Amino acid sequence: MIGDVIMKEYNSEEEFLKDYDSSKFEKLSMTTDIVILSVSSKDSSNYRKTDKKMMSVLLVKRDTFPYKGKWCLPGGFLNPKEETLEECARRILKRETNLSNIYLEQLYTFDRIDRDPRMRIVSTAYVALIDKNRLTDQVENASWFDIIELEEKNNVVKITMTNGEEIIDFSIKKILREKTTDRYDFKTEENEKLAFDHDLVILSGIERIRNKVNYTDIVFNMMPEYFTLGELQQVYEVILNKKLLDPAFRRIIAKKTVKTTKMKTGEGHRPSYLFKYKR
Amino acid sequence: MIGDVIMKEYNSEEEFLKDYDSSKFEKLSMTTDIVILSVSSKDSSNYRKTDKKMMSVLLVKRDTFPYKGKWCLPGGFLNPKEETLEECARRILKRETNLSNIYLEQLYTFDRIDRDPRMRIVSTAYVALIDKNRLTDQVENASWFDIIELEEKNNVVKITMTNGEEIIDFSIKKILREKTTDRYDFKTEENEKLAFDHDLVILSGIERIRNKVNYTDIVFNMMPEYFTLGELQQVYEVILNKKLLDPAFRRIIAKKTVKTTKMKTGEGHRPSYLFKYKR
DNA sequence: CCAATAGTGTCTGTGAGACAGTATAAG
DNA sequence: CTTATACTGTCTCACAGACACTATTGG
Repeated sequence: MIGDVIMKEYNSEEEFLKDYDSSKFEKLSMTTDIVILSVSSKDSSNYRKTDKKMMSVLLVKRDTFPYKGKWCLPGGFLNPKEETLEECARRILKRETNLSNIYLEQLYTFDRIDRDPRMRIVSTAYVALIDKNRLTDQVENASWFDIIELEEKNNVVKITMTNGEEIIDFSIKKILREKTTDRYDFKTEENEKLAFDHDLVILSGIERIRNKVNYTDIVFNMMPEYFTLGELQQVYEVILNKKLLDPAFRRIIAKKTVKTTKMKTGEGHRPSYLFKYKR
Repeated sequence: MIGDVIMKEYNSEEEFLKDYDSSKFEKLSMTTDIVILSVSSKDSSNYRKTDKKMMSVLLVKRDTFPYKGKWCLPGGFLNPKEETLEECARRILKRETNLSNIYLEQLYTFDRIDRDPRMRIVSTAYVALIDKNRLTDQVENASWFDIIELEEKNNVVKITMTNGEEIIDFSIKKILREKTTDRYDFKTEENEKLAFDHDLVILSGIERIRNKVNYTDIVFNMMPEYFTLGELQQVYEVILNKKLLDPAFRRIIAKKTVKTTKMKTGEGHRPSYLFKYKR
């Protein structure tokens, strides 16, 4: 431990701190990157069919080196004098979405030595969940990418997303960690469009949400105040990447929702009741 | 974002990197702290009774300021030029236990601004699980503390631990986070003996293991090669902090264990078969 | 024999999976 | 009437919780 090299004897903590030379320690920069997730729907051509739901991620186009022209997660440097990592993340969230009061959780600290070509930068990633309906302003350079494909085969995950103009696809190999049966190291197999290690960060974020969706109430952070159970079920299905059975879903979700008297009509089929989240 | 102040136009990434002045960014120091958990047993006075099992944490007595004389988790500064946080953690683990090949997982990044009185230090904490039987050498200044009491009442957790000579006890308040039903901020209520925010780190580590114990195989990292089902059940009980029913436990654990022909005898009661972990 | 743990049999209730069926809007 | 979704009833099976029971050792 570098701190151990200090030999001089001090009699009080104050005395020690006064004499403390913090430059003895090698320092580095930290950033936060945020996986901002939401749910979009793609209009169906058939007037009867409901819109197809997809998860979407907010990305920013880089206009400076390194990785100029590539897409990356919203993020920024930590100001060590003034803010915590979470405050830093909320500052960036505010900048990118103009919203406060957003669900935010620390995801993981990414620290591969060569993850940034400039210098050693350690990044603590966060996941944020928002309901897209709350968004008003469009931030420059930022764009929502809908995840149109997410496939896992032989421990290789392939993700394809698009903002309507551009397509980003990448694949990541999941390597089982030693001494575990359920933890994986992620390794990029293909990634042409995303800067840094943000492909790995995005996958970590999606998996975190997927793992928590069944035993927490996080989905409701992505829902508007009133929603139908069909819509809610679709969000679960998109996150879990599989179909659910209606009766089972309704049984489980009944504890977490309240039926209102409002209805959603004009959909070309039987109208449905609107529900609210019940804590 | 501090990086945005760079105005000069570059035509290639190489050119940019060459000119890049990393001192523009405010830097800070990082450390890793490791919650090394294991299971101890306290000899029973009654020859018939089995030894009582407890979780234990490895702590180090600080011999320099700050917090001179207090106990803290094994940890150390990250060398930003040469190592990742996990490599740093393994280096410290090796130093403190003289073991490699230990179960290690990233826990959380702690970054309260005033968590270290010297300067801004962000610490990424790890949890390590070991089987105490693998330990041979005794490291100076380090000591195992058995958790003799862990009680949660009205969202206040009280933990008491001892190394046989000294008693450390502290209490932490769990405050429900906004927009969640299951996530808490930890706040120290009482803590006289532990340095930094290591009381919070220890509780986070214990809760992480508790949350994972039912859907992963992590316990086996704390077990010797051969063990009885009674011993294994006690370890689960200690981690979950509650009694389990024998038949139910045996049903579930049967999938993860193999019965051997070996037996454990001389215990003052019916001998039991020894089992091994089955992946 | 006693005390303590090892280990098993079985009933019951809960709840998810599965499938079939009824209800109701727009066009 | 058709099509699509909304919503419900009910059977089955897996499995955890609970309790009672037998087995086996050292002293």
